Amino acid sequence: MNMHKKSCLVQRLSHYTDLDETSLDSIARFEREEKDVSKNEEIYQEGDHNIHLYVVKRGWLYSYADLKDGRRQIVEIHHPGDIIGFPDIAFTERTTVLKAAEDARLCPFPKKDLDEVFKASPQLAALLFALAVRNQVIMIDFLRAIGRMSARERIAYFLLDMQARLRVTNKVTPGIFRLPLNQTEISDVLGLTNVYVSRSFTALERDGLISRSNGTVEILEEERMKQICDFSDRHTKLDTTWFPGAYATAG
Amino acid sequence: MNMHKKSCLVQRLSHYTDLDETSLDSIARFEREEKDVSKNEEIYQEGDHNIHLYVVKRGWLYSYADLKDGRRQIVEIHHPGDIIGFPDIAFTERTTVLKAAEDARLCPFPKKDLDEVFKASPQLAALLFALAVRNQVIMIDFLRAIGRMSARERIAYFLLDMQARLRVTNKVTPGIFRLPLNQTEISDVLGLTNVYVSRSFTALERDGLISRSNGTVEILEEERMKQICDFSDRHTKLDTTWFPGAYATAG
DNA sequence: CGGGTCGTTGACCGTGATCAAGTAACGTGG
DNA sequence: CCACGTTACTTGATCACGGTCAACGACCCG
Repeated sequence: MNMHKKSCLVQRLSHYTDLDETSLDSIARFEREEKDVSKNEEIYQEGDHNIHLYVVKRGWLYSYADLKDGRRQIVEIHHPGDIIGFPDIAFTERTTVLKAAEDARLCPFPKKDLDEVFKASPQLAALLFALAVRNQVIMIDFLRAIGRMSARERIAYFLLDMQARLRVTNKVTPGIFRLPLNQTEISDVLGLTNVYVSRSFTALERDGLISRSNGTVEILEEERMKQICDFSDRHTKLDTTWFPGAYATAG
Repeated sequence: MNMHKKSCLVQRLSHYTDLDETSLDSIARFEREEKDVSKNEEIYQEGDHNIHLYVVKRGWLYSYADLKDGRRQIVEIHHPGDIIGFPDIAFTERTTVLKAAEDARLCPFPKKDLDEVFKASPQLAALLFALAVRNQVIMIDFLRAIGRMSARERIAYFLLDMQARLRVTNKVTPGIFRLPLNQTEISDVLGLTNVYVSRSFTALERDGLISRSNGTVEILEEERMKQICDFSDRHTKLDTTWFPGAYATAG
């Protein structure tokens, strides 16, 4: 009852720059419609015609890519406040499958709405651009993890990354967070198997770096964890000095 | 003597949409300055202050990320016509190292130039945005390869990807191209070792899928290669129908 | 109580890493 | 012109990380 005066998208975007009126109007348009999806539902498939983007209001979702023989790779995890679908706007068809990791609520909006943003709201355009390219850096980090880290290091990396993401919107209890993904899903994120995810989790727990209970994880030794996987947080800071208009925090 | 009436950046960007005058002016500003770099030179380091982007005029380069213990992951390979540095514009510091794989020529331009683009040239802004998010899809494919493919499949994927990239600008002899990277570098792209890259290359050659001589590779059996790694080309087509203005090829 | 999902643990195996030696191509200086 | 160093690629032997297969227990829900 007390929330919703500020949507989580506005909240997220305001974190990076002061939004002008035009920007706020555009964002409001993004969130006109709402759609509930239930756990394990697949919202779209690879190859589907691609006309909408989605704002996540509630729940975790993820995007994955399949190989023919059943192997799959989860390539992005979507949290409340995320916009889903940017990677695909350059194409007419979906390149991944979007699946709900738990019950969730989405706001679909047509990608054609973006042309208005580019014409009328350079500030928001620049911000979305910045977020899109920031995502690329996040994927670069991720690639480094998958390509060059051991199983143990990957798990550490994964947990720290989830934590850093969640910290942007929720200022909840530090170090502890809900993880609504099963180990098979985590293995598909990290390029491992569910069995080895289990073993690595157990090992990290045995060494006192983390602890688990139910669907939540607590990071006990953040510094040691960061050392393990050479982690750097890409989520909290954003350089907005090059943004057009008077809204840049040019300091 | 005969080229340079159209820069390779204009050539590349024109491939996707008809550029208006404002866009062409902006692009011209990107290419005012030139700088030659020699093989193995590192143009910037991780952590360097980050004020420029670069247009590649000539030669191959790559961006890599290090782990403390010397392991490294090459995260992007840059060809003539590419713009280098978009991922970093959301940050004040470099997140990767840029290194020249061979002698090359770059056009540095300040990222502050982008604000003009967002204010005055919505078309170019949209195109750059589209290319940035397209890059994300390319990285998703890549992630799938690193995370879930065998060494043999990864090599196949890598060669097809290089070929698809080069085809956008150069319409040269199909199936054959120069590959100015050594096997250690390729191993750092694919998350393997130089030894196993050598073995996999030899195996592909033995099976008649490719052939090599000097620094060039020929893809003999493109279809079988594509099957091996479930390849799809992300480089030739781009959806521009949502672009602002009358320039969209809305067909 | 019975079926389903999920995590854990054990035994075994294979892909690809590691270590090391050898070869070929190339440029340099004697 | 040949000795020499360097770099790149290849090939062999061995090893280990993580995959595979399978069984089992915990929990949940009908």
